[in-house]
Amino acid sequence: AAHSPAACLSAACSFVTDMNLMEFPQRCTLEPMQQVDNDPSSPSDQLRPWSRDLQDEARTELLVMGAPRCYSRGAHGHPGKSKRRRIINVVQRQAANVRERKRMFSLNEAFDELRRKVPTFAYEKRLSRIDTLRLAIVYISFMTDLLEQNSQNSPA
DNA sequence: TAGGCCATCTGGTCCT
DNA sequence: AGGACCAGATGGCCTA
Repeated sequence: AAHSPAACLSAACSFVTDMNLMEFPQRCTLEPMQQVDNDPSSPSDQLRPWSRDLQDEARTELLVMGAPRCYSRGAHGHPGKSKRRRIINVVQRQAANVRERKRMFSLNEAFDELRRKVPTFAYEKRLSRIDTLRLAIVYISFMTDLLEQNSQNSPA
């Protein structure tokens, strides 16, 4: 009963209403940190000074896993497993960072595409990633139930 | 000012 | 060996 089309639509509407999306944030415009350039030769460091910080910090030494910048997961993240440290140099670390940025960029592109697919009111606020996922779940449930209802009502 | 959201860095793990 | 994926940590921005 909770998954009837009416219930789903009601849930979707209440969900959307609950999110209080009637205020328009400046986030709809591209923030500097979102202006990911696909051209690695562009002067992106001006937008991402932290990248330059990393370069300055790492310029003179090799980055070794387990070294000072190691965080919580390091040696005690997965107890019981003996692990060899994978030694990478600055160039490899920076290349990995670039790949990770591109990966996250493509992930966000997918989220943007999903945002365009789910129905929303004339929102002034962009859906967050978690809200996009939740709304998509509700929307898919609603459409599924609608299809089932139509197939039951259609003459055999 | 606290909390939510996000971008980024980072190191561990899996896979080719 | 190296790339992809993942998740923790961190810091910035924004809103209530």
